[in-house]
Amino acid sequence: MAKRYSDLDWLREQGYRLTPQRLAILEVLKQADGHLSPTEIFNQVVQEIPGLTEATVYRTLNFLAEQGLVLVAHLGRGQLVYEFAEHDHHHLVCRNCGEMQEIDHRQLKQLYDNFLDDTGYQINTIHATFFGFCPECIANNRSGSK
Amino acid sequence: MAKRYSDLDWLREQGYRLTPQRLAILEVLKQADGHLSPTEIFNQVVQEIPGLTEATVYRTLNFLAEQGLVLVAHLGRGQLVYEFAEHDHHHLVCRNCGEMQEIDHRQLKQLYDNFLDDTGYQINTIHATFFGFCPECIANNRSGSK
DNA sequence: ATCGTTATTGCAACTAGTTGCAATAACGAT
DNA sequence: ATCGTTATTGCAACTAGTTGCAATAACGAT
Ligand SMILES: [Mn+2]
Ligand SMILES: [Mn+2]
Ligand SMILES: [Zn+2]
Ligand SMILES: [Zn+2]
Repeated sequence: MAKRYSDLDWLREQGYRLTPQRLAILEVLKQADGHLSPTEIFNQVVQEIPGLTEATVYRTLNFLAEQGLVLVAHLGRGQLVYEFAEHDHHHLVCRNCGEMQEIDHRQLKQLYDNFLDDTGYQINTIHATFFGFCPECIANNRSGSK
Repeated sequence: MAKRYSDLDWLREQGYRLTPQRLAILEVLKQADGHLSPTEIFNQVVQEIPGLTEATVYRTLNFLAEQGLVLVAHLGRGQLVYEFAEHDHHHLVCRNCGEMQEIDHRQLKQLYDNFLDDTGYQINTIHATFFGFCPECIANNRSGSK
């Protein structure tokens, strides 16, 4: 998480290159409020970098995710979504209405500790998605028709 | 989980149809030991049902997963994998070597209860994947070169 | 056993994401 | 400021998965 000075300088020191494509994609994610799909990101960034291709967007997002600068998720929509990595969190998603609730990573601390004790696996998934039903849909279902 | 008599009769009562395609795909998963990709499933089932298409395999797997008869997972390989739903479990996967450890669903009971208390979300994800490092890779890393 | 309704299939075209390869361009060293 | 090395890009072809539509075939009712 906490990295020396700038993440960008750190990347360069690793031998990675700070290309305009990478910087622009990261910038879009930094500005965005929520999760963005590769297509949404492409559509924004291609304005600034006309030659940009989707392949580069996909590759860059994979790269940034590996480096821990962005978080990925399957939220049950068709596409993956990406988000600038600020605070560690996970999501609860309603299978019925798609409503989403964020939960702090610390809620999983105990579980991950148990995993380590029980199996020796050091788990570090920082942006998981759990599916189920939101309070509203549960309430509607109890009274409602179906 | 526990459904009256046969899952198959139950499906039929819901108005779903027991097509040879569905039965064969489910049978392959029932026989299989572990997780299978749609391609692996297709290659097996197309032997019995020559006209079978990939589209039907994908649709059938989605259907069986929705009905709770099979479990899906993103295990970090390229493709999704499917498995006949016997017992509720989750997976720990090593980011380094791909080694996998199964954990019982009951380990997440407490977490899901907390989700319900804190947010009202009734989570029922039964086959999640958590990524991290396996004991071997942790050991090798501590002593090893990199 | 036959028939009508309609869920499901195959087909074909599509969206989503990956990959090998040659050309480009970061960036450290001069 | 110029140059060499090599990480990264764009391109094009590919794999993975989805979807609308007309034809088919499950299956309940007769
Ligand atoms: Mn998020
Ligand atoms: Mn499994
Ligand atoms: Zn809901
Ligand atoms: Zn490992």
